[in-house]
Amino acid sequence: MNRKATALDVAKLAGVSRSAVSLVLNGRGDGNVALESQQRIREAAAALNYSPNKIALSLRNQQSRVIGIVSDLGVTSPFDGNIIAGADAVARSHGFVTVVMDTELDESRDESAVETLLDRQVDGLMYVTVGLRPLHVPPNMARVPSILANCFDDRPEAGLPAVIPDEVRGGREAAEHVMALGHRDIAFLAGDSLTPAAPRRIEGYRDAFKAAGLPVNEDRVLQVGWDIDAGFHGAMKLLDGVEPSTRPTAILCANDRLAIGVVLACYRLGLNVPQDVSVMGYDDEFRVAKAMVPALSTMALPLREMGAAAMTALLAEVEASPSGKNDDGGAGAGPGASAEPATSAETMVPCRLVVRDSTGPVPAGR
Amino acid sequence: MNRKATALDVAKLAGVSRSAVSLVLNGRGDGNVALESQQRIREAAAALNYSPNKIALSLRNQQSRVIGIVSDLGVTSPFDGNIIAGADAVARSHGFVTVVMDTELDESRDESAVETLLDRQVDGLMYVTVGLRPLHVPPNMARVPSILANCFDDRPEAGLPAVIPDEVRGGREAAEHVMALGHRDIAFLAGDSLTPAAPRRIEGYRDAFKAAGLPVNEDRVLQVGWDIDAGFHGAMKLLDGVEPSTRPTAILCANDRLAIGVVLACYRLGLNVPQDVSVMGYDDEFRVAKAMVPALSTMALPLREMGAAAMTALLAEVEASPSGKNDDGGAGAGPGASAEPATSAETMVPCRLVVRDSTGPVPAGR
DNA sequence: TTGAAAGCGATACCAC
DNA sequence: GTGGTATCGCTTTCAA
Repeated sequence: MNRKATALDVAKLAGVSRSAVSLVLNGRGDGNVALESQQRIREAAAALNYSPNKIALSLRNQQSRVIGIVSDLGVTSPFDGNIIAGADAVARSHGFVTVVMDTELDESRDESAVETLLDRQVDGLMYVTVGLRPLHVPPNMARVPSILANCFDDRPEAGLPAVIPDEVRGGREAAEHVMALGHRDIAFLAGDSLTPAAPRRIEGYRDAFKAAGLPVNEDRVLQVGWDIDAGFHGAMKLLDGVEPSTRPTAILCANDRLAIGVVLACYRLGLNVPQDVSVMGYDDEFRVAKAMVPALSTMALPLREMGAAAMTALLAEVEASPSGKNDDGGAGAGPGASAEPATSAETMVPCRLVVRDSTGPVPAGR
Repeated sequence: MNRKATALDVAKLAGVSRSAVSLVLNGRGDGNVALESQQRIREAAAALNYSPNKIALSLRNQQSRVIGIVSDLGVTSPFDGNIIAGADAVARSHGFVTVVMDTELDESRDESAVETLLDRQVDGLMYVTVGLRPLHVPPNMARVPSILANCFDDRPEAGLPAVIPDEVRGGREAAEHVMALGHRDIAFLAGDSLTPAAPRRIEGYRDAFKAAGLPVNEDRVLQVGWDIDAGFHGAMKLLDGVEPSTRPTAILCANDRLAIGVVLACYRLGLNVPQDVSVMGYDDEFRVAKAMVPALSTMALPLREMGAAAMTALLAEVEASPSGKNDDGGAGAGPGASAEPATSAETMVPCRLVVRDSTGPVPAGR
């Protein structure tokens, strides 16, 4: 029905050669092509609704303007999802397109995902994970400019650049927030230590106590899991059947779902939030934290910003990369020419405290 | 550092011509190439870690083996996300790759998303939406085989094929589930009517009453919104301060988040779920429904299946499409050759009842 | 059985 | 100022 117009069609219609079309449409027309021809070419292109075939362009230019993203649980989780959205927006604004391969948490698919992407000649690669975690980077990622988002290379050095949230600081600032409200008996409900996010947030929590000159009561730190039910049962352990005078006045949760469980438990026990106990989440999950009753105070994970930052850094490297221009010099790869700066930096991006209605002043007498 | 090996490199190493390499590696070697050469070629390919350049292949074969997905809120929501995941799995198993462009609910980006994808020479297009809704299909989608997932063409006929959930039946079966438990006074908490999902589910709810020969009490149907707080306030309206004997014994929610709000409200009022009131969700949202306390009975939206079904149908059309083989016959497009069957069918896929702990027998005396 | 050559669509160099 | 032509990597036909 509609074979797309090619540069040749445009040339024919305008009565010029393909080269002229190419020149004009790429802005290199002035001084090379007669103005009258330029006009005709532009009209022809418009008439034919011409746009260059990106595949041919990719082959010719030896760059696809595609960034491959491998994510461990991307499309189905709002976490990875937001990182990817942030990354994609930046990519798009640079005329790149992203293609994401989801491994659905199956590490054995890492290599083949990267391989598939590489086969498609992606110009760069990003690895993004749902939760912060060390990553055994698929070795073939090194073949193009690459970056890690929300994860970091598990080898000691020589790692890929990584963009990760400052979890320690996030944990500390969460604790400081409730401390500022007068709380002293503060519990911390974390997920398992499969991800370093939990220990790091706990570390921040400890830091806050240390900075305040207060001791940490180890009984107050519970690693329970990441879901609503874990929060519920954790809170029950902390609150059910214990004297009002000896129960924690604030409960910090390592994510918003845990916080839902905690609030559920409080209500079940006839306790009000935040009057009887303050509850804090983490993540500022979309449509959750803000919509809770009461709306959750939380530590927002800067997911989009992380994605954007990672993509910005990656694109900078891609665009500086040698394959941008055609490299003459035969096949032999001289190790002399250094193009990529040895950036093995970890970029920390801060979390953002969001105060809503689930945290309040410490109850009188505590 | 490492220019990828090309077929020519393999040919050189094996001491044969490019053509031979191509033949052998595509399984057309037997009967064309000496067995000994075949052996050498395979070894050379392995040694060089050769894999064909997909870009060149795309150009040559006039098909990219890329399916473009435009989603209205894809990567950040678990809803679209699961549809996409299901679709992607099928695509991958056919040697296709998907690239998704997210419009983030900005309809004005539809056209340009499709345009971008088309420029990249995608072989097919899928449009997926977070919630069921009529869609003003971007006209240029018609240029390649296309399909709709979770949405449908808003023009009367001649529409694209669509795969949508059977919401009416879902609503009906949800109601039937609690009716089977003895409930008669059943409320329905729905979101707004911006999506036809709400009215359709309500329609199913009415159908169930009609089938049971029971009247629908219109006061029991509340359109409140889609979030936790909406569920909370809706439930409060239904339950707070009303006689135990006149309050609904079951509350059906149009999604799981609403159900969270309802349970929160119940607990707040000292009511138990499901002993005092049964609560049902919809969607079976991952890490939510199952992890709630109590675990939510819900109507699972078959997101992955929808994505898979849509992609399967799409791929069938793509692979039957003329561009699969190179069409000789010059440039003129004869309108005679019909390839695509006039499928403007809407495929309905059923939802799945998941019974957990939030629904139970009607309280004694009701 | 093998190799040479023609495209796929676009760009850029280089003679005219 | 212009148009021919090599090239990117691959497949496929045709001739030797």
